[in-house]
Amino acid sequence: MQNNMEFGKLNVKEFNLKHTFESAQPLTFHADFNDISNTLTYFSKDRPINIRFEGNTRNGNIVIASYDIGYAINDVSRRFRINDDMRKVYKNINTDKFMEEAIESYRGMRLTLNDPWEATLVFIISQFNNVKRIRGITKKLIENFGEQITDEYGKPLGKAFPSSRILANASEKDIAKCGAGFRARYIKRASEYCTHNIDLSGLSRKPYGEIKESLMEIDGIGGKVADCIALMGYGKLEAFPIDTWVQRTLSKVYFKGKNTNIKKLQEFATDRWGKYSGYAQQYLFWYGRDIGRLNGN
DNA sequence: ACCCAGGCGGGCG
DNA sequence: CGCCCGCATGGG
Repeated sequence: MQNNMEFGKLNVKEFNLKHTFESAQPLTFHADFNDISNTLTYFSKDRPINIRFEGNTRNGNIVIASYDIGYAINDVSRRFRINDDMRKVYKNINTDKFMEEAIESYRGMRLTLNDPWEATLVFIISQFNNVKRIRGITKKLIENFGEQITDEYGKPLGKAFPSSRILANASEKDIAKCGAGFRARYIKRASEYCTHNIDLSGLSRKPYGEIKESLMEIDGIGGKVADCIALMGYGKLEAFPIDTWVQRTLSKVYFKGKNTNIKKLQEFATDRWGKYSGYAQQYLFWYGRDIGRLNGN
């Protein structure tokens, strides 16, 4: 181990590390969270970053430990969207009683900004799947295909998220062995496409609509997954991914229980939450899921 | 045993 | 177009 561990601190309002970690966003599928010490560890490139939250949700500090504190503060700030003014966000998405309850239940949950490729892989895995299995498959892919990260003495620290190039060279069969099932083919093809035919990083300068359109060229990525990647891989807050839970919840809460099609719901969300739609979706998804499960559907 | 999960592509009418 | 179906796998 290096012996020059450095510490830094970021003051944050409306931040809850546990809610954010448990919200099944790409980073949280390969970070480690200790519930008791409220500590989260993840790798940025090959650098381990450790963060701990102290204080309360309304006002607290993220304490960061790293061997390169300048880099780490910048990284944490970016990934956890520390500069989002959550009071302003809440004011804009708190449009009714349901949203008020959703915000109250998950206050401090942040959207995260993830590497576009990580978001792409994770959300391809997410289709027709559940959160627990998505986490498991992602971890197995990292374990089986991620490059070993070591410290300066060669001591292994963990595995990196597998690059598209590595997965493009892997066999569909070996990918399937990670539990990916029928998605193995999508993963293989997307890995090839993202290595040779599209520049995911270059897309970040484009507007939301173009990003979504480009992503949908990839086999296995439709409208919902593209919206997830636009939101959590590119930070396009106007994206509003509609999955089964969101569709059910919106139908129930805003359309008198009448099952409403995606296109109509998409318009409804954009009209209601506009450039904060992504945050609205995040709270609506989790709270709607809780309520739905309580009612047994 | 049965049902469903942060959908998508393909085929059919 | 819109609708409907199958899809791997594992947990509840």
